[in-house]
Amino acid sequence: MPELPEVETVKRVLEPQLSGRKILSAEIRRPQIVPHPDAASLCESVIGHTVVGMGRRGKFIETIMDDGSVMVVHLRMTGQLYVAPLTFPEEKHTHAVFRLDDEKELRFVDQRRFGRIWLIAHGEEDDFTGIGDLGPEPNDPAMNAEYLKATVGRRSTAIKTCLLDQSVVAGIGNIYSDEILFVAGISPERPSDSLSTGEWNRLAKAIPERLEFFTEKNAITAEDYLEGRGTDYRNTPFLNVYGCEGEPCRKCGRLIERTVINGRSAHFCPKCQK
DNA sequence: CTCACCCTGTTA
DNA sequence: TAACAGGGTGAG
Repeated sequence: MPELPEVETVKRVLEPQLSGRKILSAEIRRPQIVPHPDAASLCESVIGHTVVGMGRRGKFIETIMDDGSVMVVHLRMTGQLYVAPLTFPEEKHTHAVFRLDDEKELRFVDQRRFGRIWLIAHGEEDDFTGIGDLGPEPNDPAMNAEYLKATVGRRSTAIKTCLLDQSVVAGIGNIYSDEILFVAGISPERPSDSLSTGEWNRLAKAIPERLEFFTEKNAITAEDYLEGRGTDYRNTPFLNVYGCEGEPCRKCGRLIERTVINGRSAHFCPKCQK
């Protein structure tokens, strides 16, 4: 479910709630969600330690501990991560619980069990999470038209598929790839080696612009976040094409179409996007 | 590169 | 009952 704007929102909500909190106990109920080191070792490592801050890289959420270790969470499709009072009703599919020193706990819930949690020890090389294979962040000045053209400009793959490749740009998912291409006026099916200089420029501009726009739209209070169990991202009223099949384009009125590209749904305006 | 697969739940 | 879901991977 969550893409960069949602993951950033989760991180912004959690950071003030977790920073300075000591982990009193930890429980992983589905060991397979911890690929490294293993569930028992992760719990043992974090218990008694204090959270000093949080970070985000692409769609990965990082919780930095006082011993220099980093707990990394990827929500994949249906993961939820939120801080709740001990008395807050526990949801089905709660796979990990970290008890904090303020009568609250950090809970990881994931209906489809695709989400993962890793712990990278201080000084340990991270060959596990995939963070090392990520491309630049969308707002990195290095993520520009020249970079995009040099990286995917010779691929015959659909440009939408290139945008979904996390090693090209980190954090773009299926919704925002469609939204980015709409604003850039480029059809999602276009082979990336067919883009003009002007199109690379529009794409490079649309990527950070759209992601920052939706990150701001997602802003939410901790109370509302908990109410929605970390799933209420509030982006849908602002989507121009994703999930809008059959509706008139907000720019030109032509009906939005849907197709499938590389197994993923793609939404676009046939008139505004060439 | 493309596809099946990892899972559960919702919708057509 | 089948298709689909905002993600990523490993196998071919």
